[in-house]
Amino acid sequence: MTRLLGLTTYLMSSTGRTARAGLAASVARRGLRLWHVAVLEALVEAGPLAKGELAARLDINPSDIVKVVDDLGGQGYLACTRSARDRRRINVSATRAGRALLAELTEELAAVEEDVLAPLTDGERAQLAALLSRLVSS
Amino acid sequence: MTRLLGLTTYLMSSTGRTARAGLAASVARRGLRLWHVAVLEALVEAGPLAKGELAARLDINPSDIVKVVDDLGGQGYLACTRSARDRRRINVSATRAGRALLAELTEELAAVEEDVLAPLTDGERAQLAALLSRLVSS
DNA sequence: CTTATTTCAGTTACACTGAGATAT
DNA sequence: CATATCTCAGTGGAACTGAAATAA
Repeated sequence: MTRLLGLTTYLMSSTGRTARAGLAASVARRGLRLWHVAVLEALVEAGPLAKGELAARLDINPSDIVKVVDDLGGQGYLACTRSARDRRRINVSATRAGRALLAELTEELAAVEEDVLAPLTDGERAQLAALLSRLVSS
Repeated sequence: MTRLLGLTTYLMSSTGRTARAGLAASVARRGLRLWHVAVLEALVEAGPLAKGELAARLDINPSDIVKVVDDLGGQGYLACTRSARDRRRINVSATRAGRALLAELTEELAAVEEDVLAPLTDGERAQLAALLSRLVSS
């Protein structure tokens, strides 16, 4: 794997891409993509959210959230209801089946994480997570 | 930016994507993509290479190297010559203009790197690079 | 009338596949 | 003949754009 001028940013891009590929391959076995997992998690963690709120929170294009929610809703993993107070808004919430699915996905993705981070000790993994976190807040 | 189940791998993916977007936006101002930079650098560092060798070294699809080399060649940044010993092979080398372009790109991309890694001290940047490097060798 | 939310059709950039052309 | 290198057309998934429909 090339470093591109020795840039750490490029190294971040390469390793990030590899990591994402592993995560995506794992959920693809269930016919899902990472956005499905992100949506499920956001709903389980933050409670019911409108589609627009979901899009903003996940930094996904609002026009792309539609199909992700449709997919999960069609399989009974989440439920949609129009807001009574503002009928433009569609509140989305995870069902019991959705929470169960997320629990299974969590285990499977943790296995991928273990695989990708295998060369690092627990302390080093914590260091890495801490350093990368610092780059996000900006 | 969401963490997706607290996974460091997802954090790697997100920050890596942001970093790549910054680098790509920088070279896009010149009408280039990151592959153009990677090819230029590989040729300047490793001397003339056949297209197939370029593809293998950069881990890019052989069928995609064609346009990248065409683009740079058409602007005089590199030169192609058929190998005399094996006329299937096309040796590609950077021109003087190509080396000059790479020098300019290097400065511009270093500025992006500085921007992305701004929250970290020099020591922390070195730590980050070292940790990520450990994940590549596998 | 303007704005917000959701929805859909279309576009773009990107990586990959498969087949063909040329040479060994 | 089989194999290697390069080339090009086409495919598929992902992110974005723009405009319409509905509601405030």
